[in-house]
Amino acid sequence: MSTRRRLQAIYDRLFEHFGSQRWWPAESAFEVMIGAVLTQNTNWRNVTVAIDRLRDGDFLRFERLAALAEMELAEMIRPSGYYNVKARRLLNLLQMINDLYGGDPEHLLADELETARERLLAVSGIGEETADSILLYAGNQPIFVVDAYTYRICSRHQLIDDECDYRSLQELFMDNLPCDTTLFNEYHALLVMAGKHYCKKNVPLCERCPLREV
DNA sequence: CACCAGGCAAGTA
DNA sequence: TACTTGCATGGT
Repeated sequence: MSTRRRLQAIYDRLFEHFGSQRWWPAESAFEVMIGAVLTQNTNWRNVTVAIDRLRDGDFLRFERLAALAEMELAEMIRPSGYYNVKARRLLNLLQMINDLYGGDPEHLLADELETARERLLAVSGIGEETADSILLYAGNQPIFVVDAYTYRICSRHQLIDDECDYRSLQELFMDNLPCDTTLFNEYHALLVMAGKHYCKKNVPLCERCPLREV
C-alpha cells in the first residue's frame, strides 16, 4: 500500500476511535504559546496546573507576563517541572516578540510561515516541535507537528527509519497529505492520544490499539 | 521502588 | 560531528 493511503488509513482509524480533538486546549493563542514551552518533556496534567496558576494571577497576557521577574515566573510555573529553565525560555520568547513584533504575539502568528519559524527557532529554548506547535495550534498555519509519539508510532508501523530527523518525518506527513491546517491539527492530536493510550514506551504491543491492523 | 511525560541546549571528546 | 548530561515536578 502507498504511504499516502497508509497515512490516510491511520488517520481514519484514529478519528473513528477517538473522535475530533480540536486542539489546542487553551483559551487564547497566547496561552497556547505558553503551554507549548511548558509541556516540553512534561506531562500535560502538570502543565495545566502551572497554566491555571498563571491564569489566576492574570498572567496569560503579554504585558502582564513580560513584567514578571524571572524568579517570580519560575515560582508560578513550578508544577510544570524544569521551572527555572522554562521561565528563562518564556522570557526569551517574549523578548523576541517584543523586539521583532512590537510586543504583539498576533503579529508573529500572522507573519509568513517560514519567517516566523526561523525567528521562533532563533529563540533559545524553542526547538522544532515547540516552534511548529506554536505555528499550527496558536497561529493556525499549515505545518505538521512531530513529537516523540509521532516517532514511536511511525517506527512501530515501519513507516520510517528510526534515525530519521525531524524534518524528514515532518515531510513524510506533509508530502503525503493534503496541506490543510485542520487536518494537521487533528492528526497530530490523534497521534498523541494514540500514544498516550495505546503506544506506550517499552510496551511492544497493545491488544486494543486501533492501529493494530494498519 | 523505577519509570515516564506533547524537549532543548550545553558540555564533552 | 556524535554522544551524554542537566533540567524537576507529579502520577502510575
